[in-house]
Order: sequence, then structure tokens, then C-alpha cells
Amino acid sequence: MGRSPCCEKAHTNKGAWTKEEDDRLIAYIRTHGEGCWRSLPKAAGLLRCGKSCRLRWINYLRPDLKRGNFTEEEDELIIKLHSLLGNKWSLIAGRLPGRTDNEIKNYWNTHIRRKLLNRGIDPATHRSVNDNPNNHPTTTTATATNINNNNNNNSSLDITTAATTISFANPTPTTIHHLVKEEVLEDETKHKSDSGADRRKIKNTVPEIQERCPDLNLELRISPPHHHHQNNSSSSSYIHPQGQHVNYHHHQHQPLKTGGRSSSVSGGTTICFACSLGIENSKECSCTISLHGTSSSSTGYDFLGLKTGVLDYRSIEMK
DNA sequence: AAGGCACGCAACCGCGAACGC
DNA sequence: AGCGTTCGCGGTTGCGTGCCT
Repeated sequence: MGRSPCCEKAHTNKGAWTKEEDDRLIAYIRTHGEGCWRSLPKAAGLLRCGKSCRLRWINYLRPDLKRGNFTEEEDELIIKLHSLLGNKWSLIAGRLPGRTDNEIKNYWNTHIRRKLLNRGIDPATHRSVNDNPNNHPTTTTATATNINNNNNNNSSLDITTAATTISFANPTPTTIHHLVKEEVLEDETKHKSDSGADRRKIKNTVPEIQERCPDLNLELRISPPHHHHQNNSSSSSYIHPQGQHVNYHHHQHQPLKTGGRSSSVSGGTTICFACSLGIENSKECSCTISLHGTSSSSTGYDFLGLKTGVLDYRSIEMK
């Protein structure tokens, strides 16, 4: 059975918004505020789907939108946040005041993706496209690739220690820290940037350019969940040796929406691939210490404490 | 000058989660 | 608990614009 349509398509406008429609929407929201998008079009006298109104407002009409070109700092932040969060555009947008998820998504697909590709970086994994297979993180580190894979594909994560550092700042030349070094020549080639190498002379053989944004460190430390019985909400903070902070707020009343189908560690154990897939009761399990029967979810482990609310990545604070 | 092509952005679509009854 | 509705998100599409030949 299909879903009921969100609106009466036969009587709604589609396509580009007119000035009059914009004005109507702005006037209505100024008077009544946001919300109830379903009924808004009718109430505002718009022949538009509620979703369309919401999108128009959020992505274009909202008064707090910044608009205009992205700055280099925003570029760098997007790249780093993407390496951390993947295609969670709304989360990334939450870190960029005045920017919308749609805007960032478009910007990523049109500019940053190409920029990374031209540097030989896979924008999906933030690794070199011809990365040496041996160049994987050590047993105590996991790249953003691992994180994304675990969030999305249930693939294994090689975590062997109870306190595991996920390094998004892999010091190898092919990682995201390297990405922010090479902007200078980008302007020379950004005009009419094209996937065709014949049009574009890729100049990313810069010998040494000062690294930017050194104050943003995205290393995560995974530790067994701390259970705070006193407070419903608490936070933990990982202080990187260089002084950067990554804070994790965990709110019991605000559980993460996204499912945590991923690996985690508990009590200094090594989990096997089977457990990382959430089939810990299978005969394939070869964990060093049994995790079975613990508080772990029956549908898989709780990588980063997402299920238990140990880490709410929406509220990761970076300084 | 004109046609073709690529790019960039706004908008649409479908799905899953959240919410209310 | 189950079901229907609404909301929000991410992927995709369509169209306007500018550049190239």
C-alpha cells in the first residue's frame, strides 16, 4: 500500500516559486510562526504542498540564512564534518550557522566533491583513491570510513581496546588534514571546474602549504559507556593531547534517532565480526570475552553508545 | 551568432522516524 | 500496541545560466 499523498497534487503549483507566493509564505509565518506545514498552504492561501512550503522557507526564505559564497573556513569545516558524519547534511548544517542542509549538500556535490577528487581523495571515504591497502589505521584507530560503514552497512570495525581512539586526523598525507593544505591553487582551476581531466590542469603538487584550521580535532575516543545514575543528562569530554576538546552530550530524553547498528566494545573486550553485525549469538562469534546476555541490544552493538545515548553525535562539540 | 554542453541551484520525491490518537 | 498522519532528511531531478566551440 502506498502512502497517502501529502497534498492534493492536482490543485497544487509546482516548480519555481513566484514572488507573490514567497510574500504570502513569509507573511503567514511572520504572523503565525513555523509549524503545521500540512495546513499552512491552505491557511496562507497558497496552492502549494506543505512540504514545498517548508522547503521554501527553510532553504530560501528564512531570515537568518547567510547566503553567498562559502568561506574557506566553512569549506574546511564541511570537509571535516563530512569525514566525521558522512552525508548527514542536516547535522553538518547545524554546525554552520546560516547554512541549510540543502545548500551544503549542493555545495558538496558541486564543489567539494570535485575538489577532493582532483586531489585524488575519495570524497565518500576521505581516503586516497589509490590508497595502499596496508595503509589502514592501526588497531587502535578507525577512520571515518569505518564509522560510516558501521553506521550504514554493518561492516566490521576493528576495535581491540576498550578505549579506542577514532582518528579523523590521520596524519597520512592522504587524509582530511591534508585536504585543507592545498587551497591556494584551487582558485586557479576552480573556474569551469570539470570532471574531465582534459579541461582542468590539476595542480596539487604543492610541496608545502601551511595547514589551516589546526584547532579542529576530530579524534574520538571510544570508551565503555559511563553510566551516570545521578543525572538524566550528562556529558563527557575527550581532551586531545594537543588540547582540543570533543564533547559528547548524552541525553536520556533525547535518544538518537538513527539506529546504532554497529560495533562497540565493552569492558576491554575484542568483538568479532559476527558481533559487529549484531549476530552475536551465532556460531560465528569468536569474541575473546562473551558479551552475550549483557545489556547490549539484541539487534546489534552500540557503537559509540548511540543506542544508549552515550554519544549523541548531534551535539558533538568541537572547539 | 548560434547551438551544444556543463554547471549550479532550487525544488521534488520517497522513505523512515516521530508523534498523536 | 497498532495505526494513521506529519515531519524531516537525503537522494535525485529539472531548469536557468554561462561558457565553449
